[in-house]
Amino acid sequence: MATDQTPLQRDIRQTKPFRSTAHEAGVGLLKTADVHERRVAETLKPHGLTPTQYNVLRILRGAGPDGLCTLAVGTRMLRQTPGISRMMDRLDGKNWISRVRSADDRREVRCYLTRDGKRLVDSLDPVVDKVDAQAIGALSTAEQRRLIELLDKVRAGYT
Amino acid sequence: MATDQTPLQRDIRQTKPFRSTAHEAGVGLLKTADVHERRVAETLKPHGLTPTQYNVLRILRGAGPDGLCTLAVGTRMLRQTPGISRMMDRLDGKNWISRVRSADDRREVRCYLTRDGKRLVDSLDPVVDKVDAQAIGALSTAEQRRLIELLDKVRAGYT
DNA sequence: TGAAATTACTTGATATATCAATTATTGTCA
DNA sequence: TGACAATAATTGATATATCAAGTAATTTCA
Repeated sequence: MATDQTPLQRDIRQTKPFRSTAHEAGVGLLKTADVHERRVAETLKPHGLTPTQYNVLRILRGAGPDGLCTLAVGTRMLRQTPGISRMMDRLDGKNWISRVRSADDRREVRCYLTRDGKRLVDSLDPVVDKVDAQAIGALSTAEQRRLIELLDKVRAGYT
Repeated sequence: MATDQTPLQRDIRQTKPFRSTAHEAGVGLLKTADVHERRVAETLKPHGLTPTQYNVLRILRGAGPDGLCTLAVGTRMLRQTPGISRMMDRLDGKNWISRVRSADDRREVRCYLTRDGKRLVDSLDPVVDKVDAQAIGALSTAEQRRLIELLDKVRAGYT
């Protein structure tokens, strides 16, 4: 008789045990992130933007009136996004951002959140907060802190 | 004077504090998963396959000689993959899997790992184990178990 | 039965992701 | 200086992802 499955095994319908605890943690990390990101995506969808687009707009809001140049936005993103230029084209097309070639360094293109863009992100704060609260809210604050700590440690492992 | 940044703020070059602990945990989850998946992708790349493709092959290896039908593979994947049919086309094209329309239920297409496919996944076990060991190995076994538990809890929050 | 719903895919259109190669500009330093 | 390296971004080609619609085979059940 097989021993009880772990919750993760149930979630991915895996019958065989994980090869190691480290492997189970890695798989759990990817699966959980996928579930979470999809929930965020679903929430944003009716508002016409993807999590990546939302991420760019938030970064630009944080940058304030000075804006940020294209690749600098890229380094701040939650997911590495090599197609950042074209993503900016699309956001520009929707009038959520504006861009100007920098005067000091003509290689750079500075990106700014437009008034429309700001209005949009501002309006999304509560709905996104709500997703986080529902998703991560399954954990107590102490558990949330512990999770943050463990994730920090995993990322620190890559140097 | 600003207080010290958290490790996550440094990683995404964010100057402003997170709106809530839950939000920081959500962001940390997505960022860490992205970093981890990219590391896996980088490891698999020289062998000519993506994490998603590797995931399919592993699922089919686990299924054994009975194989699995297309959408059943989909439900077991780490990332939801709506384009599973076309993904199977590509894997079939590389002769890593084979497919036959099921005799019992002619709607189903059963997928099997080929000998070539099996040889490939088998050969990748050690390299993938190594990535997990390096990445997640930054945590002690007890910490890994705790992480798994917290992630389980987050996923359970979505019902 | 047999019509309607369900299931298991498949296909087409479009968006996004990835990588390599190219352009324009600036920095380095012999 | 002036050649060469480095940086910031754009572009083209291709792979993959996403969504909506369509097809064929099975179930359901009045």
